[in-house]
Amino acid sequence: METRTETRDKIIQVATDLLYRRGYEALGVKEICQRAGASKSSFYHFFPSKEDLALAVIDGRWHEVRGAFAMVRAQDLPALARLRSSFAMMYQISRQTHDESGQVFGCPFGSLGSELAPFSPRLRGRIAEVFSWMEGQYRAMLEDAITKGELPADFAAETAGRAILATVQGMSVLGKVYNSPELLQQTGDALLEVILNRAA
Amino acid sequence: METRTETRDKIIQVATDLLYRRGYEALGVKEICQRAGASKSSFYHFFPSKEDLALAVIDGRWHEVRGAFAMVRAQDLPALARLRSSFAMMYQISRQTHDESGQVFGCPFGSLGSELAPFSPRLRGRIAEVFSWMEGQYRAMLEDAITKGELPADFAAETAGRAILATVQGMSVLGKVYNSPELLQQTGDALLEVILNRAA
DNA sequence: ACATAACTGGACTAATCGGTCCAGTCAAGC
DNA sequence: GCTTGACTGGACCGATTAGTCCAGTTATGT
Repeated sequence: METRTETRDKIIQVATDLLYRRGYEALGVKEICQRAGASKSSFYHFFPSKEDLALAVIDGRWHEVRGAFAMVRAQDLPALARLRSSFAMMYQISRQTHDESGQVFGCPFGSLGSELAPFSPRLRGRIAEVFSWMEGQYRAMLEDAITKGELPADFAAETAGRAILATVQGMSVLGKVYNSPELLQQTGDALLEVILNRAA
Repeated sequence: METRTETRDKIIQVATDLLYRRGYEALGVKEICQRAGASKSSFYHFFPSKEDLALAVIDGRWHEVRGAFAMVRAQDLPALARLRSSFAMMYQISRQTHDESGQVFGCPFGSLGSELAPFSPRLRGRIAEVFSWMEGQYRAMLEDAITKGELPADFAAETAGRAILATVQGMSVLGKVYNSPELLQQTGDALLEVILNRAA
């Protein structure tokens, strides 16, 4: 029943990339339209406002990330190895964007959330939902590990899940500010191992 | 020999607050001038550009933070207690801004860095310097603790110093996005204790 | 008293911002 | 064939953006 959402999809696709690289305020609707080959009327036909576009972008990213987590959790590996492989995926993305454009951009949710939290309750709220869901994903991975005996039975999976999300955000900020994928990786690995209680 | 730097100081003071609360792009030079009671000619007399003002703001913040760290490290407390008290200071600030304005704003360096890293090499570089210095501060605190026997002699202070900075940035992003000073504190404490190897 | 430099009020620019409006084109349903 | 609603090109809006310019004021050093 999907009619002509082609233009809408193209706008979201372009905006996803541009929002990641430039942030919200530094990005104009005009440029999004130009790169998407759409006119402003089309833009405002599909999205009531720039803010709503950002919301749609976040939802789209979230959908992608759901898929990525599902794939990671379906891997035939020990539970903790799956967790580490989710980190490895982030390192790879970070390295790739750095190779392509000379810059590390960190976590798209964290970057947008950090910029927009103070003045867009809607976007802040949505990103908070994503964060909450991510915590749950990490916690579930840790509980898998507990079930398989890879972690002690009294391991505090909930606290650790949140700590892992904080680690991801922290390493993203460091990677972005130092502009170093390697440092992002080192920081992430070090903290992850400490959380899993295998201090170097 | 200081002449009339009063206006300049006022601009920096106002901009420090506004940059923290609103970020870089969402903040206009006009508003800074109005709130500082200065005219645009004054602004551009003292600062070649908005970017240079941001640089001055960062330097000013850094100067303040230097003082704060010096005070913390001068406290007559066990070394690790001093480290924890530096975290407590951040919790207090986070709670205070939340009480005053209903919003957690996280770390000023991290927020600015995250927003500006992709398109202002100068600001990114300066914030990277600040980060590097902070790592050093944390490492020094940890080395104090090692010297005093509060940490084992083989404790990896350098890696842990960076991990602590990452923790600070991670908890700041979570606190900002969840808009919760309590969650910021819980996350920070949990991660700090894990790093110090007293896992809950 | 005078020169020099520091500083400022206010008008100004060119560009851009998010967003609107309308006259249309187009494809589908009847 | 006709209507309806989804969609679009392009002109347009008022507001705002960072930054400029200059004439004038104020302070400083001699």
